[in-house]
Amino acid sequence: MNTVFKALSDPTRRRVLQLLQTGPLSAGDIGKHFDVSAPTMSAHFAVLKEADLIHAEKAGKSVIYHLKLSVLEDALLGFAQSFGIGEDTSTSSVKLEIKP
Amino acid sequence: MNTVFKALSDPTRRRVLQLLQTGPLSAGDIGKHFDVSAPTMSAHFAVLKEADLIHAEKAGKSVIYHLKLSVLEDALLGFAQSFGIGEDTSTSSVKLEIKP
DNA sequence: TTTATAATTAGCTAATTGTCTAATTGTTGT
DNA sequence: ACAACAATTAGACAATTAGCTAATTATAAA
Repeated sequence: MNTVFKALSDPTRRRVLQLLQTGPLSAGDIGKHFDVSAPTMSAHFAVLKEADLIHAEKAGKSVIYHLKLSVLEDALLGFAQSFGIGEDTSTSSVKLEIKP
Repeated sequence: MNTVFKALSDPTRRRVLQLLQTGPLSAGDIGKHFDVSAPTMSAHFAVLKEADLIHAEKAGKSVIYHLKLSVLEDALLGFAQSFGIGEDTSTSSVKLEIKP
């Protein structure tokens, strides 16, 4: 969990996650969106991987990165909920109902 | 928003926010929960203040810190929502209703 | 089998960060 | 006025970080 927040502390890494939100992308394709060298991007990917926020899939010459949304979700909502933010409605005085 | 995530990247600072969640506390009282020097704690408070996550109120010799929950909430949920996490139910096919 | 391409590793630097002790500021009580 | 206490600022240091270029690895294409 600490690694997740460490990973999220850098704006470039947050933007990488946002990019990946729309679907998997190769390291190179991600890099095109940023004005930094490939090795620098590679280091960012390593941090995101360490935090388990992304997953790498080898495809020929390329490496395709996938966002692990559930890990991000667990960290973010887990922390938020420890502050009563983003409450689970099932424990409150309101009930959820499917609209007609 | 970047300052918020920077602030959240340190475990000590996250724990300070958690402590403040139950109510305002003086710098000294917060410090008692941590095994670091007062100046170090002071530096952490400065980072949290810079991120607007806490607010300082002077009271005699002491400084009372208050959590600014709405700022934390906006940053956390704002970011989460950009990933479709923690969706606003009013825009989905479910409706909220007060229980009898 | 070379050659080209994608990505990472190695090695370096400058800047930032978390920590400390010592000194300073501000406030209260004697 | 002075001593005690709370907190911050000043200044130093080790560790980490984000960035770079050059070199390496791995795969695909000619």
